[in-house]
Amino acid sequence: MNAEPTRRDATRNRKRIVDVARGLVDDGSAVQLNEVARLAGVGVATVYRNFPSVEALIEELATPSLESLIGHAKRALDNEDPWQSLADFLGHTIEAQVNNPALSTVNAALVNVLPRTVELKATLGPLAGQLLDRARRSRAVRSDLTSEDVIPLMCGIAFAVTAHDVHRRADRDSRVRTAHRYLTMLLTGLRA
Amino acid sequence: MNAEPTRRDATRNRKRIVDVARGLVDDGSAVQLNEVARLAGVGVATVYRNFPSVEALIEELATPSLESLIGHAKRALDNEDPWQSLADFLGHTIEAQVNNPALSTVNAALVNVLPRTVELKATLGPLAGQLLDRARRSRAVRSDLTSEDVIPLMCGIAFAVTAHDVHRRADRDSRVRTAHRYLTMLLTGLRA
Amino acid sequence: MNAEPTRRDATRNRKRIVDVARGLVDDGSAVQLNEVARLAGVGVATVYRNFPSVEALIEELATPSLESLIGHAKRALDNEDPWQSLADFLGHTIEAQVNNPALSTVNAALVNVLPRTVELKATLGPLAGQLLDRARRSRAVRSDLTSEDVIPLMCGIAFAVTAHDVHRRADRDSRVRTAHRYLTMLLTGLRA
Amino acid sequence: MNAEPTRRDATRNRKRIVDVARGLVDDGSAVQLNEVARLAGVGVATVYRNFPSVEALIEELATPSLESLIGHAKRALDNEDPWQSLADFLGHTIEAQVNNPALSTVNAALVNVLPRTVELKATLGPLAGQLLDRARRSRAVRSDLTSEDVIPLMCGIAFAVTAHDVHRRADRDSRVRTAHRYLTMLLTGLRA
DNA sequence: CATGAATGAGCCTTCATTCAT
DNA sequence: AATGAATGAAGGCTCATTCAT
Repeated sequence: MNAEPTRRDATRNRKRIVDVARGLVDDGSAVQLNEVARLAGVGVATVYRNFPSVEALIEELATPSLESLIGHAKRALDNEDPWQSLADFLGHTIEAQVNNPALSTVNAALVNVLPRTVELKATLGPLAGQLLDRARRSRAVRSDLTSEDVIPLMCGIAFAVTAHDVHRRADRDSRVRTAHRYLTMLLTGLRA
Repeated sequence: MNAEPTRRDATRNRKRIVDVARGLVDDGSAVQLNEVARLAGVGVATVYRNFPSVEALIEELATPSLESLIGHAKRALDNEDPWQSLADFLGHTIEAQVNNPALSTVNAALVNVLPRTVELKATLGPLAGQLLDRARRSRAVRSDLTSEDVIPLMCGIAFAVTAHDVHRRADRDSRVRTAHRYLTMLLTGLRA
Repeated sequence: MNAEPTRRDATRNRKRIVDVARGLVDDGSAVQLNEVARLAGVGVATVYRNFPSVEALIEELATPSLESLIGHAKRALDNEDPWQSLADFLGHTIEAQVNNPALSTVNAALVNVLPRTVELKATLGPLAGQLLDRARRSRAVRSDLTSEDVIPLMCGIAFAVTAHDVHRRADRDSRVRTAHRYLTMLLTGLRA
Repeated sequence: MNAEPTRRDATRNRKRIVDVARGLVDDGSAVQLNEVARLAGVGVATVYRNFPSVEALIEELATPSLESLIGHAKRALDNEDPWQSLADFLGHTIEAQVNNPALSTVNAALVNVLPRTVELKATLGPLAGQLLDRARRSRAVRSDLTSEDVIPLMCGIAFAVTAHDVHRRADRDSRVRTAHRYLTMLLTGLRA
């Protein structure tokens, strides 16, 4: 009658694995499945059963951020101001990347291994496209900005804040502030 | 007893090594010193004598770009228009990165192994700082842009153009064009 | 309180496991207990409870063939023609091996793990010996053929038909025909 | 001027590797490249550079036997007696397999990884075919024996002598004698 | 200065078997 | 009796770097 018998251990192990992996990603360390297993206090095979590859694990880490961004995009579309809604969404976009390096990795990846990731990216892209189209139709943004530019540009800002010496020394909050500052500059330039 | 018996060969070998490495970096392939040696038709130890590590070789590849950028910065300082000279220099900056992926790597590296690289970066930074200061003093750029932001932002644009699927499909010329387009957007935002 | 609550399920599970294993052996695939469990739709532990090791499962697959061969041997001893009865039995012997690869494996194994297998092999060997002895006493076969040669020779023929490229391309029926052809050749040589 | 500078160590290492592997194959042990390296007292990578895979190493072990068999086949074709020359060659064939288990492995393999092995097998097959054809044309052997049967049959005899308990207990010389006895029986049956 | 063989740490992955529920 | 998650030993392979000639 019990739908999930032993699942308690399993769930806890999976969570531990994900937590350990997140810690490594946040520190900028390499994610090695053997090492993850060791730090999580589980056997290697347990990691492998849950995540058949490093990529799968990274995508798992990115999933909540992608889901959250989709939520933001939908809410942004409810906002009637074409410019402000786009700007807000882009703000969430870079913030998510700075807070979760796995998201940047997944964004830049040519292929994704989890169906869930593919699905989420396939959902988010068009939503971002709609936000941009609406802004462009209302002549709020420059006309030479296409929907293919949005994600790369946001990743570029995240990269500027994440990958450079000057900023790596800073704490996360300060990086988020820098990211918003950079975004503000870019947004000024993006206005029509 | 001859102090330099085959200096000519040595020079040619070094050149071959660098050329092979550049080819690999341009293709986005990993630079492995054994592989470089094989492709260059020299022994591994020859590679190691010239470049004690992969990083050293990458820095060697970046050197001409850094030198060239320093030249551009100096000439820009000769130009009396504070805004235009800055814009020109930044244009060269991203163009150099798109044309030479090794430059992006070296820019993002926390430490550099070749004294020459350290020296070049230590020269270029202040020059860029001077260009920015001059523009700021003349109120041509927004006041919240600091000299520490310039390099990261340029790297961010290069990253947007380099690391994303959409653009990876494109050829180099088209990537350079995209980079200039992105830079134009950002520059508009950077103006006071 | 019920001594055998779901004996029916247990029997069905065991059968499924054996069927799946036979399928794998027939295809020349490796028999891995985890994989067997998955394909059979049961848990690994269920497989392990029924068959403590891969070898035990393989021997289980061979059991019907061994039993059948014992039946053939006994019937052959009822046949009064010493030569024909031997020839018939050997025909069944190779046919069984070609039809059931597990039998070859068990034949070649140095040790057997199931008591049943040990018992069956201990029964079959002497029966084959009796058939040979009778033929030898009647001078139907050459005198330098001993009872220790019979099983290996049959396995050799099965191997020739089973393990070689040329024949692996063929279907099972055609392999059986080849096996009989090879046996005929050997039998001709075995005649006194 | 020196064509092979350090080659002495290299040659010795390669020989050690091959010797160790032969020992393992002769004992019926698995050939694992790590283990081979350990036993040979060399680094793993040295084994891998010489032999990219276990199969390559096994084929190397089989090479001398294949070369020797080709020599025997050619000499057999010089012998004018169609039957005796065939019988002699087949004798060498099973002797080679009993003395060198790697040969059996290579014979049974569907694909070969060393070009040399492919070449040798492609040479030996037709030579054996010629010997058989000549014997068949002179009506020395039964007409239903085709050239595709010869190699499998010899492998079958080798298998009978090699893979069975009874014979595994015996020393090599005694196994060779058994193999010749089995071959004699089969040859009697193969005569027209 | 040049060669390329040698090294071995270290990561990746599988699979037979055990164990908690 | 059944399930399937967990384990970890073990083997496969790569690659940065050193060393003998």
